[in-house]
Amino acid sequence: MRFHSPSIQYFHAVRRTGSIRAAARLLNVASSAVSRQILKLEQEVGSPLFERTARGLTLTTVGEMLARHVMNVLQDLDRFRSDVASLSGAWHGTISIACIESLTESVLPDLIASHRSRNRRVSFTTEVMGSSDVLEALRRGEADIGIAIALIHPPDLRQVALKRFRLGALVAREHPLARRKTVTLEQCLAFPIIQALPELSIYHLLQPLIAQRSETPEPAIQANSIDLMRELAARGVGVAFQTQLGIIRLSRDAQLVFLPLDNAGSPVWSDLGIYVRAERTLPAVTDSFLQELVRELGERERRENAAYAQVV
Amino acid sequence: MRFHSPSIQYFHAVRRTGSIRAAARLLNVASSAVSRQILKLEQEVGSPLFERTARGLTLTTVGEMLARHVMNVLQDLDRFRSDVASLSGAWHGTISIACIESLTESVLPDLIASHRSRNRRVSFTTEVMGSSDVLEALRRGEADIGIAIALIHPPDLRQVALKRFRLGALVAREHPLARRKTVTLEQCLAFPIIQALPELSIYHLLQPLIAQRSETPEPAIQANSIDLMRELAARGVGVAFQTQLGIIRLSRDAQLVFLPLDNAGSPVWSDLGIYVRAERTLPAVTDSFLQELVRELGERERRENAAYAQVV
DNA sequence: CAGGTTGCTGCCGTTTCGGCAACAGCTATA
DNA sequence: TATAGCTGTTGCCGAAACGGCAGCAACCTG
Repeated sequence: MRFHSPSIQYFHAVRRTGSIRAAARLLNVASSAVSRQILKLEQEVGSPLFERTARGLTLTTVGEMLARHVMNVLQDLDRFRSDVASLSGAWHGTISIACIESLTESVLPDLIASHRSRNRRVSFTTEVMGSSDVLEALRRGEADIGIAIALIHPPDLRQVALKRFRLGALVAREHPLARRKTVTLEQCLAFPIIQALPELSIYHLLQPLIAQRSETPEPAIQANSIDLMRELAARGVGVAFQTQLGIIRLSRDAQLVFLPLDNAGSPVWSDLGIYVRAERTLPAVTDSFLQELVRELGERERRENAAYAQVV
Repeated sequence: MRFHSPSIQYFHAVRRTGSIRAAARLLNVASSAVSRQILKLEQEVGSPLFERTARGLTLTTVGEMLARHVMNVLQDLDRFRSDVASLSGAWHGTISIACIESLTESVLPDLIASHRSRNRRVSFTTEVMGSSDVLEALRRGEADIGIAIALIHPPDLRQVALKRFRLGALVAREHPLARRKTVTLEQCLAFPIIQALPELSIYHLLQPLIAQRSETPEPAIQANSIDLMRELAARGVGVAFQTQLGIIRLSRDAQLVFLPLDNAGSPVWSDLGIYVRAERTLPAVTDSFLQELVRELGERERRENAAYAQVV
């Protein structure tokens, strides 16, 4: 099922690899063939699509426009293929998800396992990365569904849903703060803290609050792994900060205690956005999984916020 | 700039014409070439795309899926072309509008004239039709922007905006009702009425109200032209019913009087929806005109409803 | 300067595409 | 019922497009 011009696919490969010869290797054709297709394309568009450097090729403005079109075409072709296949029953395909680390502990494995138990034909590709990388992966067409901290609203992506979870401190059971119901940032800063590096979204959520204070605390540890921060907190090294979402099971094990954070009397929220490329229609199977994801996150948002409403 | 497989374009032509030979004539190629491309396409998809009858070809289910994909591809190609051309400055293109008759009296000519005075390069194609035909024209890709009475919300179209205007009675200046500020349906039915045929959306707005009454009135005249109904009302033949939107200038000429309709004490609304094909990104130029249209209609909605709020 | 990379271009065999003419199947009309 | 006109399909063949090979100049790297 390859009824689109080779030039389309060649252009796409060249754009991704940034090199004609690399694209040729990827496509298992001669580099001359790729080169000619690109030249023909540029002639038809009437404008150069790449800037040639000694190192390879870079997109021009027109090239980026064409890249957008080509991505729309190829993604919609994917959707068509998937929908046709699911019509004939013998479906097999892949749902590709890019998300931040908070989801890996419970939300995503639960959902995928549940979906797989109902439909073995659908396979999944999940990649964990930072929030801005999630959005970039969607733009590049490397992921179908993206879950990231919602800081700014990107215009080329569609925000399918926005769920807010409380940000809180994570301490070991023996920690002096562990008996409290909620904590303030000031109370936490009296102890060694495990700070997130700027590549984690938590950094950008907490930094404005910390910057308001006159004295900036010296962090005991800086890390870029949610999991590592969690394990460090469990060993009593210090106070970690996390979204409430990622630590459900751990707090059930009572190794760790999650303390919702209060700032000037009001909760600190972490907004989780679910994103999809705007100029795109998802395959029916992917869309139904997306609906499940939104529903599940909505359910957890409701449940967890209700639980802490009781506490407060 | 034709970098898509001929099979794509051939399929599109065959779908539109419903015949291979007609498509061949349209494309200026031999019918055998078209036939072969369709056969090749069916082989690649692995399923027949058309049902062959002696009269021509009809889409199968898979064929309709491919038609959707092909339309997405071609419309997005259009957008790409338009955006590239507008980048280089020398732009010329067409904005295609399908709308109901109510718009032709003032809204659309004003907007198009205003837009043309600012940008001569953009040309327009406007086609007047019934509400359901407007939606169908969008689905078939024959129009970029559609304006229709919003009765049901079609899932494959995106409702860009929804504006509500008052439905009212239209009578000559000498008509006994002409001195009233508002009228009820009962008051109108005491006189000969000019009734819309089912192909006009007004019929579907008024029919439920009329059906509630025990005695169904005998209409003096039935018509399917907004303009004709307006002229008849001006000649004192009877009471016509129209959306307030279409008759601004006429009521200024004081040939006709527009009387907002009240039903059981509350106004009768006519919802005007602006539609675009959902699986599509509009060219920048088309999109900017769409924004103007939405703003203009919003302005009229605000102004007219405010005017009649004073009256009531 | 040498060895690697890059994109580009004749040359040539293979594949694909399109046009012509003929075929079978169907419908409408006389 | 026969005929004329329409439909899509299929050999045949020339033309165009495509892809592979080898060699070119230009550039970066060590």
